[in-house]
Amino acid sequence: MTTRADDTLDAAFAALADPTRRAIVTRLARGDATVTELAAPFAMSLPGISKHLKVLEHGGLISRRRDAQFRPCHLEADALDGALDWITTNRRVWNERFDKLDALLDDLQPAKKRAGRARG
Amino acid sequence: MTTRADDTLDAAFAALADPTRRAIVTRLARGDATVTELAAPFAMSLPGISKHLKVLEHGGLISRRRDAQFRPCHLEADALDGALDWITTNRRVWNERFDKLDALLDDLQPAKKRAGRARG
DNA sequence: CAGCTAACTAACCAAAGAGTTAAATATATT
DNA sequence: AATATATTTAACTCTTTGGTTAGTTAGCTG
Repeated sequence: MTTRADDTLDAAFAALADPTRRAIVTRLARGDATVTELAAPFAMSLPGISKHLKVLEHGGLISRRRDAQFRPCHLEADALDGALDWITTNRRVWNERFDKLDALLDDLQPAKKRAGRARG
Repeated sequence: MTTRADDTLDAAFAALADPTRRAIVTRLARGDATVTELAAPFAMSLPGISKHLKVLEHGGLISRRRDAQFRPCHLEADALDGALDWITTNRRVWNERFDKLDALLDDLQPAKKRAGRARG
């Protein structure tokens, strides 16, 4: 089954899987910016940037309003949090395995706990 | 410029941008598993799963060792941390903007601080 | 050795992604 | 009304991705 949350995460992670788009997000974390401003640092056509912005928007990472002929882009931190939560949760499950192993070792031989434990 | 770290993040985020692969990561957070074990929950051919595993491996999210005819997969939490760090850092920059605004408002009119501040 | 299981590679296909140029739209300015 | 600026859409190309089936390699087991 493919859930709604799945689709959201798909789009968010996919949006982050490109260095140009990550740079745009980093720029927007400092404040809103227009398309031309965002495009400036890159050796890429404006329609190219426009496509990247569409991907970011689809991933929920940015929103755009209209201001005269400008389309200022705005970072939506909630989407960032969604991705953050997924990773954090899985990371925690991973750690809990070792916490339980530690507890087991504590029970069995307190003096040698953590001995020989391989984590990476 | 495209850095080494960029490529690493590209591959890690791209690997996470698929529900099948995220499910595999979630499964592996609970412990190592063979390819057939990982494939079991999915209506997908084994070569299909094998390709997903290759994507995860390329993204640094898993490693594989050989055990007789089995190839147990192992979650590499460091790659997860890399993605986590990128998001966390950008998230923090985003928050700092508002912290600075709060400080400014504190200076100007202590009694009304945070009034009218829009965050989402 | 023969046969079984686990996993991979090869070859193919359809769909999506990332980029381009050229043309269109929306708004502001003169 | 004409022109300039900001941005998008359209159409096209090339590459990558996600999936398939069929065949192959590696290792165990009888």
